[in-house]
Amino acid sequence: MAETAPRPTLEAVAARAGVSRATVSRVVNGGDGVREPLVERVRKAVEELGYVPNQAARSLVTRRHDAIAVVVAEPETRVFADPFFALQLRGISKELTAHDNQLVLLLTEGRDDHARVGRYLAGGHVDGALVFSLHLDDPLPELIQRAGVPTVFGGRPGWSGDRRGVVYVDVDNRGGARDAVRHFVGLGRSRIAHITGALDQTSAVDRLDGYRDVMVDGDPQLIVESDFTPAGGERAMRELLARCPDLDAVFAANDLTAAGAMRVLREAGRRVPEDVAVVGFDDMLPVAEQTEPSLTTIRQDIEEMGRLMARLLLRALERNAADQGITAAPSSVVLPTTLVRRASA
Amino acid sequence: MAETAPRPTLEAVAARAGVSRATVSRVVNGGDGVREPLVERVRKAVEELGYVPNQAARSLVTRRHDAIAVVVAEPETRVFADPFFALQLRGISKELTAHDNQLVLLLTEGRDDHARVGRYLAGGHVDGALVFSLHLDDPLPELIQRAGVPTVFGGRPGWSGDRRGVVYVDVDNRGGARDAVRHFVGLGRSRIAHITGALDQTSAVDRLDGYRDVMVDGDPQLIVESDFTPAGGERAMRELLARCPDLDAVFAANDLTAAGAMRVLREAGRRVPEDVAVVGFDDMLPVAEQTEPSLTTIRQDIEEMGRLMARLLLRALERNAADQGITAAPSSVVLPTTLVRRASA
DNA sequence: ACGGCACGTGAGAGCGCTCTCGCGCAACGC
DNA sequence: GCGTTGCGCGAGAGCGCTCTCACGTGCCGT
Repeated sequence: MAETAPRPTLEAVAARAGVSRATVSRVVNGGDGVREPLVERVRKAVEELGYVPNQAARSLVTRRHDAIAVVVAEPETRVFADPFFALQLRGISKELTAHDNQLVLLLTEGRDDHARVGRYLAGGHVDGALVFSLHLDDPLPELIQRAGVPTVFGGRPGWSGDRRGVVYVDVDNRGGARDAVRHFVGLGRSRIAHITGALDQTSAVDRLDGYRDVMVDGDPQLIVESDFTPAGGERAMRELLARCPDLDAVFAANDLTAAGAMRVLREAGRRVPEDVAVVGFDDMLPVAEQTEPSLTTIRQDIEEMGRLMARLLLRALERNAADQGITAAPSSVVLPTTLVRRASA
Repeated sequence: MAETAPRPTLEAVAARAGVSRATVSRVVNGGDGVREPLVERVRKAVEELGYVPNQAARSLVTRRHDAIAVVVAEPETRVFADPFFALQLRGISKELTAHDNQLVLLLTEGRDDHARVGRYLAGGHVDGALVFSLHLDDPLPELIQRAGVPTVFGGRPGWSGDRRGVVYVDVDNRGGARDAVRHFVGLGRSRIAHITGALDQTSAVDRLDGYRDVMVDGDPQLIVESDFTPAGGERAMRELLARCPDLDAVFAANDLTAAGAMRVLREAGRRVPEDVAVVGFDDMLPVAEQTEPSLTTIRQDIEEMGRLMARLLLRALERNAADQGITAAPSSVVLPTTLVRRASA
């Protein structure tokens, strides 16, 4: 914890290299328009003094921070329980790092935190924001829109407000769900049940919609609402077995739910996949590979989602910088899913 | 993405309130030494203009950033696969937020990233760092020490360098391991095996040491090296069964490994816990509660660990600010573990 | 050979804030 | 009553950087 090593300034480097501050600045920022011998001298001086630019001073004049905020709503327990969160962050981090941007992490819990985040973003500490806010009633998107900070959302925001200029990255929940159900159909199953996720999240709604796309005129008894948790999956499965003992397939809204459901099926003496086939969603490895039998599921590339979010945001920022440029404003992206076939269906 | 809302400056607020910049600054920073009516007037002006201080300008003069870096080494797959990571971040975030500090997340992978992180920290962008670096050969701690940034480590750094002033927060891996093994002894087991974690991490080494503390003069055949993964657990368990078919208990270095081991035990026709008792480590809920039977394990309070790290760091920073103050330098903390009894032992 | 042009470099202003300093005023002691 | 303290406030410097602008040099055209 050695303190007070007085960091060298531009001035110091300039003196040592025998040039002006301006020239050092030019070299440090790419060296365009400075002749080679000078560049060399300045580089040497920078090296010798161990000069590192003072970011605060630079930001003060450029009004850029090379930092973006990642906002994660804590009630988003799903995000927290899963490796999701880590993977998305990893994708984001990689992309940001590649463009010399810093990642400022903002975790929220509760309403007052929303205000805090709003203030922070409005405070112009960061150049943009990546926001995970999958709840239908979340006030965050609106707060952020008001803050006027370029933003990309993770997951389609279920949000009734002004949609213009809202950019998000999502996975094809609906298409993935259709694939799952069609897979059952291909296996010759007909009494296909669905255990939904928490329906205040767009992902759960979309997956349900996908299920319905295939099961047109399906038996509504085959749909049970749940909450993305294993315990919820157990409860839902019990109810399903009571309501529709003849079911022969279950599409669970995520892998955790599927794991819970499979446990109940086993207890009830139903064999998986012989009696009842099961498909999950997410391909959350520690879960999907550990279940007995291993879980057939819909994979989404979480890390890529993070990376893409970052990329879109950075592009938007560039565009802003380039004076409302010629480039098109980035628009939302929906990533594809793939069915990963294992033992459960 | 409305841009160019010209943010009001201190000057503007001062003008509106009819006072000097200095006074506004005082009010904004706590209002000490300013008389009530003026405070009121300034507050009102701030409110009306929606003034938010420019952090860059402030940092430029105060040399503080109210930001701390959290450095997570990516090879730390363990950290990434687990909910660990999220929980620790949550604890850190809570504590930092409570003290108006920002969290800058730095994820690394590979050597060049180390250099990048070193540069970033040395660049004085943040006031301090929280570093997760559990590998024995990790160059990061030394880099950081050189950067002269106040740092608290997560997990005892296995590091051969200068130990002075190194502060870390760890859980009592050794004590927890002892508890696990003693629990077996209490159950009347005597052929107690241990599947280690990746022994390049101090946590794995400590857990092994704890096991040995109780199994003095134990059969070395009962110890198999592994790597914290489920697959590794399976492999290790198979080897153990081959080497010591008479074993009656297994202490696995973490829950994932335990889950893998239990699967192999089941395949081998050994009943858990009747024939072989199993204890894990971590109490990673999604795993420990999902195994069949549910897993007895050693719980550590991960979130608290994060919170504590942040608290220690903030205290160190305060101390620094208070001119090498009277307060004692914070020292490392080792958090206790508790045995959570479920069905597997 | 001289004017013009472009390019490389330096001088200097200023980003928005904090903080020291000094001034003025009220309250105190003698 | 005057000198003295102390507190509240304003003036102004300066944090380290970028960026505009003006200047000097070398090179071209004619």
